[in-house]
This record gives sequence, C-alpha cells and structure tokens, in this order.
Amino acid sequence: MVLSMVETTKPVKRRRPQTRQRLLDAALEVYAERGFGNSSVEHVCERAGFTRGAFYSNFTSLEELFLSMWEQRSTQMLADVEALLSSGEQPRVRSLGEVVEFVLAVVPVDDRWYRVSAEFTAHALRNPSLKRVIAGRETAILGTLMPLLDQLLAQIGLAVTDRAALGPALVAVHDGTLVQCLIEDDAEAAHIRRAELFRVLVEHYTAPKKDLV
Amino acid sequence: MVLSMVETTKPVKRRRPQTRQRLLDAALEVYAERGFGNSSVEHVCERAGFTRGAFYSNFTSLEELFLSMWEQRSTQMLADVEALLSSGEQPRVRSLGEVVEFVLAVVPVDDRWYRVSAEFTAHALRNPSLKRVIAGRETAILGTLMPLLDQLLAQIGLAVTDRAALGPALVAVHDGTLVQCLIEDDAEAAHIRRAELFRVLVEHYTAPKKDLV
DNA sequence: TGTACATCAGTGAACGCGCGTTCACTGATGTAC
DNA sequence: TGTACATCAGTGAACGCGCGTTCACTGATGTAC
Repeated sequence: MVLSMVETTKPVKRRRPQTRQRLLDAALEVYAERGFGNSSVEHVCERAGFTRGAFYSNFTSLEELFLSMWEQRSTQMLADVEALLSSGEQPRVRSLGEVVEFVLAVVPVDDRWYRVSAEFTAHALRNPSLKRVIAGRETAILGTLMPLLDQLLAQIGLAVTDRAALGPALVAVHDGTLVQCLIEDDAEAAHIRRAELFRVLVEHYTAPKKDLV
Repeated sequence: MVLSMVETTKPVKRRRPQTRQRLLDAALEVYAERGFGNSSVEHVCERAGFTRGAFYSNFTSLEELFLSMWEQRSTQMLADVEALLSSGEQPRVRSLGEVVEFVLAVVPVDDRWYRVSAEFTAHALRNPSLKRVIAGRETAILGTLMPLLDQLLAQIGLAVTDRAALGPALVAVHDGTLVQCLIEDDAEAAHIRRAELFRVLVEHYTAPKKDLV
C-alpha cells in the first residue's frame, strides 16, 4: 500500500533507473542470443532502444554491465524463492520423491539465464576475481535452499547427515544435469534422470531423525 | 619402426600439416587465455608465428578452427585412454575407493582444455548443430570409460545395475564438480568431495555380481 | 644429375567495416524565488 | 503560479583502431625430361 502510494504520487521523472534497467534487461537477451564475446555495446543499445551514448552514461564497459546484470538476476532469483517460502503456504510432502520434486520446482527455469550462466562460468575460469563471485553465489544458493530442504525432510522424519558434502554435491549435480537438460534432444528423459540423481544424493546424505539426536 | 623410417626418409617438405597443427595448438592456448569471443585471427596467428594469410589458407573461419581443434583434442584424449587400457598393464583394485581413484586418474586434467570446454558448452547451448557434437562426445566418453569401469568393478565382484542412469550421471557429476575444482580456492578439498561423489554414485548403481546373473 | 617449369604455401600490403569511445549539444526535469 | 536558471540524461556525429578478408606476389618444394 505505502509503496504503491509512493509510486503514484511520484510519477516517473528522473529516468535514469529505468534506462539502466532497460539496458540490463537488453543485456540478458543479447548475451543469451549472441554470447558475450559476440555482443557489442551497439547490440545492447539497439535492443534497449537507446543510442550508444546512453550506455556510456550508465556503465563504463560491457564487462560492468554483464556483471551488474548477473548479480541483479542472481539476487532476485533467490529473493523470489525466499518470498515464496516465508509468505506462501508451507508445502506438504510425504515421500523423498515429493521432497525432490518440490525443490526442483522451486528452482526457476529460464533458458536465457542458464545460457548466460554457462558463459559466465567459463568467463570466471579465466578471471580470478570472478571466482569469488561464483563461489559466493554457490553459498547464497545453498543458504536459501538447504533450510527448505531441512524443513521438507523433517516432515518425513529425515535429517541431513553431512551438510558439507551434500551442499556442493547438489550444486554440482544441478549444474551438470542442467546442461544435459538444455542440450539433449529428449529433455523429458533428461529431467527424469535429473530428479532421480537428486533423490539418490539426498537419500544417501540423509538419515532418520532419531539416529541423530 | 616402420613409422619412424617413413618419418626419417621423408623429411618435412610439404609444410601444410605442420602449419595446420601449429594453428590448432595456438588456438587452444589463445582460446583458453582470452576466451573465444575475445580471440581474433590475428591473435591465433601471432601465437602460432604466422601471418593472417596463412590462416585463411588453412581455415575458412575462427569457428571452423575452434571446432577442428575441439574435435581433434577430444578424439585424441579418448584414444590416449584406450591405448593406456589395451596395451598397458591391467590395474589391480581391491575396493570401490580404488576403482574410483583409478578412473579419476585416467581422466586427464588440463586447465586450458576445460576452460575451452566450458566455453564450447556455452556456445553449443546457442547452436543446435553443436548440441549433436556435445551429445556425441558424451557417448564417446562413456563408450570408453564404461568398459573400464566394468572391468574394474568385476575385480571386486560388482556389476553395474543401471547403465542408462549411471552413464549420464557420471558425466554430469564430472562436469559439475570439475568446475568446482577449477574455481574453488581449496582445490584439494574439492577433489576429495569429487571422488566421494563418484563413489556414492557408483555404489548406488552397482550390486554384487551373483544377484544379477 | 641438372635444368626448366609447375605448384604449393605462406607473406604482407591494402581496403573497409564495425564498433568502442568521446563530446558538444539539446530537450526534459527539477529548483529557487 | 509563473519565470529563470541549473542540472540531468540521453542524442548523434565524429574519430580512430583493430581486425576480417582479399590478393598479387615470392621463395620453397616437387616433377618431368
């Protein structure tokens, strides 16, 4: 309510934020379509509907735009998941299969985004300072998803036994199988294999709650 | 013997193959260092010690060079593994841990290669015809490694129960954990987690041989 | 074995384009009074 | 509420560079006789 009032009583005047956002959005599209290396300032501006000068008024380089876009999308996606968890209805699950099913459903699927992510990962492999960014993203993802997993597992009387192993394992399997899902002809089969793999892992690093406490 | 005779009685005259190879080798280095998008014909030629004309005399585009290099390295790596297996001494293993250890040791580790692979994967996500190439590589890798795995497992009285699931799972875990190994500060820990993950998978998709036959 | 000619394979100059980057300029928006 | 001025935010022309691509040329290698 308060927010919407602020929005209406303060109609768009200073356009900077909007311009920035349009450039950021255009960047995702252009990068996903052409790849980072084949994208130019011109391409992004054309897509966003600006001239090149507008770009330089908002960013210093494509590199900076790329990084900004990536960080914005990353944090936004996690924020979405957390909002879904805290405010929404708590899901009810009855089996390990349902646990995995729900977690996978929560992870958003966006071809463009994962295309860009793959490129970003490749980029980070050549850029030490970006490695930290990637590592930070992994930590953030786990920080959001592991509590959800705990909560779901608790419903069926299970608890994670080895957090330090399961976390990175899930991320690795997520990344590895995602590529397969995007590349293979039979995406359906790939998704099924993916879910099964998650199940195997969760099952292995999990035990009935009584045995722990 | 015969080969070496041929080589010595036929000293280098026609230089084309050598030139091609030097360009292919330079391509790997340049791509690994700069990324595909930031590499130019000029860069590759400079690295190889040729002028740009030499490039156009051997390839039609960077894209073609990239693909040639990738396919050459891919097939070479598998050929190396197979040579090691067929001619070399058969390894003796006594536990599942040793099986995984040996398989992982056989897979070559080359930072530059995996940097390029990550980029190639990202590239393939935008290029349908390359998806086939990636899928073919997965098949080829499994075609080489699964027999090895079978052989090693047999030594400890185990056999794979679900080939269709284990194969892609191994590839996914390989790719996913490799990125972690290359990106994380503590590569040692990442490698250990990696091996454990392989062990968990192999263990899950394996059973004592008697139960099968 | 030597000579003449043909082909191979790479050189390096030249051309032009795409695009990064800058910057004077301008219309829109905000502020002071 | 209106006017004058300041600042914001993007325009679009201009400049120059890197580099893709071509091509006439040349020295090296192979062939015929």
